[in-house]
Amino acid sequence: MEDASKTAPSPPTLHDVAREAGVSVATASRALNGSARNVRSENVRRVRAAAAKLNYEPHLSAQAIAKGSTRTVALVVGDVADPYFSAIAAGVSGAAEEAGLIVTMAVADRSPDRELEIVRTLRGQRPRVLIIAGSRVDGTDTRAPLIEELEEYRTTGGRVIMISQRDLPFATVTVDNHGGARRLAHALARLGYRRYAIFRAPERVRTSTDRCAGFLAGLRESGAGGAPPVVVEAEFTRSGGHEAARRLLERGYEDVEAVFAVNDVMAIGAMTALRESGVVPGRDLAVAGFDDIGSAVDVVPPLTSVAVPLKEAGLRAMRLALSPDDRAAEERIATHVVVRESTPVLRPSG
Amino acid sequence: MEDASKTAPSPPTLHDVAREAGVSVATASRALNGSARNVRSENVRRVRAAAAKLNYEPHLSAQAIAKGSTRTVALVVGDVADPYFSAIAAGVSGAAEEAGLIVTMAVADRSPDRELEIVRTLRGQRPRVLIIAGSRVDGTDTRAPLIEELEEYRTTGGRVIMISQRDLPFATVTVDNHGGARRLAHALARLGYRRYAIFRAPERVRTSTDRCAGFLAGLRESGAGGAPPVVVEAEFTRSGGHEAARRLLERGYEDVEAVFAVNDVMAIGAMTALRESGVVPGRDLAVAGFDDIGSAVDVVPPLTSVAVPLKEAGLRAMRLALSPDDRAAEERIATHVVVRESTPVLRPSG
DNA sequence: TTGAAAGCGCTACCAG
DNA sequence: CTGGTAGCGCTTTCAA
Repeated sequence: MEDASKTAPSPPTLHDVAREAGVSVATASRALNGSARNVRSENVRRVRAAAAKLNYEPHLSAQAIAKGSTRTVALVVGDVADPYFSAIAAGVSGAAEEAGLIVTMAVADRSPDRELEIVRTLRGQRPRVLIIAGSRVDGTDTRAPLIEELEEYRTTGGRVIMISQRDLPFATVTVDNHGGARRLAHALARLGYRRYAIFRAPERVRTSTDRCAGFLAGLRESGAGGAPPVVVEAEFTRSGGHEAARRLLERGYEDVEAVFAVNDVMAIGAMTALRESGVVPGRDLAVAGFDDIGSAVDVVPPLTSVAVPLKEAGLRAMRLALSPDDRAAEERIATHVVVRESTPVLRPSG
Repeated sequence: MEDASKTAPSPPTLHDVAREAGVSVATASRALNGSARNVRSENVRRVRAAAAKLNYEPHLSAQAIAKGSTRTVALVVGDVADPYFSAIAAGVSGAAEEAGLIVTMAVADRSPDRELEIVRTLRGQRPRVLIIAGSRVDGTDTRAPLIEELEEYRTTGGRVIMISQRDLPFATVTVDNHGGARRLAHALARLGYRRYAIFRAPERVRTSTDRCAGFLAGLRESGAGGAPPVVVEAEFTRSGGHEAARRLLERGYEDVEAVFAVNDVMAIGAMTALRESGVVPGRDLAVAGFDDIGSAVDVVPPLTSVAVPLKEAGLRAMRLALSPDDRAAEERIATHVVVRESTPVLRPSG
């Protein structure tokens, strides 16, 4: 008769399965997981049957501690609700599940301090892989401690992968922000635009800064000797873009033909703000963004942007992590310009 | 002299910390985590210092197995890249981090089979809480096994929370789909609309079906004796909406004044499809959606929708999970109609 | 207030 | 091929 204890029953253990199957735990373990082949097939059957009957599920923590390694990949994102990050998360999660890994996700709220804190506690999980997605931010005092933390993690067998820019000495999936913005500038110049406004995030947000620099470089190369662009600084979010547009309208936009917002959510927020003030995007003022998020084709007019295969970036990050190659590799994600109606031909090219 | 072993160094353990601090592991454990107060403060200091010096981070798996419980909450979503789910994920993750819990995320690809499989393997993590977000799907043969799996999980101390509709015997955060759609129908009727098309997902997707039913009920109550709505069935995604609109156009839409799409991504996809065919949404054909996702205000015309506080749903789910109350509670998330320009006044009300 | 030691569930080594 | 058993890193009695 079973000991009908009154305490909360606990899930069946390998012992239970072994007993049920009439074999030792060792055999049960081998049959279910370990080096499978060294078990008489009869016993494999019995163990499997017992496991199924008891609805046994191995205790991952126990396995982790016994084997000395987990099957976990930890993902740090700036903000899940932002399509930029959720696309990356989708890629990572897809590749991870394919590889039989479990994803744990932490949200850093775009704060470098929070990011550091998260990385620290994440180490407690002893994840196989640690993927950090999110723009590097210059001039914070968390840079050094973060590097130290990650360095140590790597020393003890972990794999670090960054997604964004190559700023820290770890394997990185970089997005070609500079090149994409540069080519966008060329494309706009070809359409006849000469005078620009740029909606950018604060200087220290690297992604924004890289895109700006690329855009400016592209402008110079196009020989558009026009006045330097009007620069409006705001948050790296939809509402940041909205606000930037309002500020531009306040100032007056007679001297600008096109706005380059450093990401699509800003561009979309800006378009809405323009429209709210009776300025028709694409007709009265051209707008271009960056990222080519899904909704770029659903706004009006459809948004010219620079496509960044974010989901693929997530996939590649996982693949990089799983590759045997140990060193701080760099994997470059190409970007390409997608011209849509938000930047119509302004001056027919000669 | 340290044993400079050649194998990959492993992270410091509690033993290392104890040795460094000159106390026993037991004391070190108590100082760092356990019942803190029974340690001489001098020793607490020493242990803390040692831990900091070694950059010690407790091995969560080891703690889990020693304590017999984890600090993990497992979240199952249909698709992270969909704003519906990423909003929920944001809510869950926010509340979890606040409670010091770690979130592990799995993506079911909207497949009930995958969902079941995930739940099964997730049990191996022994999470404290298991949150399943995603529409219930009728008529699958996974329902019974899913219930069994979850039941067992609960028996062994886990908390199950569903987000969507109350279909399974577990605590649920339900979204008032029926009521919201019903009130949307009232609102549209008040604006003068009489003849509708409905873009819905297949019958078995409960969320879609509930919204349809609510909408139809609202129509009846409004006494709009018009012809029954034209129903177009498509996928529950943006491209489903796009396709539904195309099919409606093919068929001809002279007899419909407004489209109700059962979610915003469908509605937005539909608007784009309409526009691609030269049909101006809001002028030639009104469109309304459901969920009030962020981009509803950024499309043109801004989309009439039913607001569902998804992030809050995630928060509430976590809160429910953490509440002592054990039984299958139900927490209702209210929804409310937001009328925007995609459904302008059609017939001035009398 | 402390330390020794017995586990937690599982794997892997070592004998048979 | 199989079973016994020594850990894995940590918590938690139990005595001291």
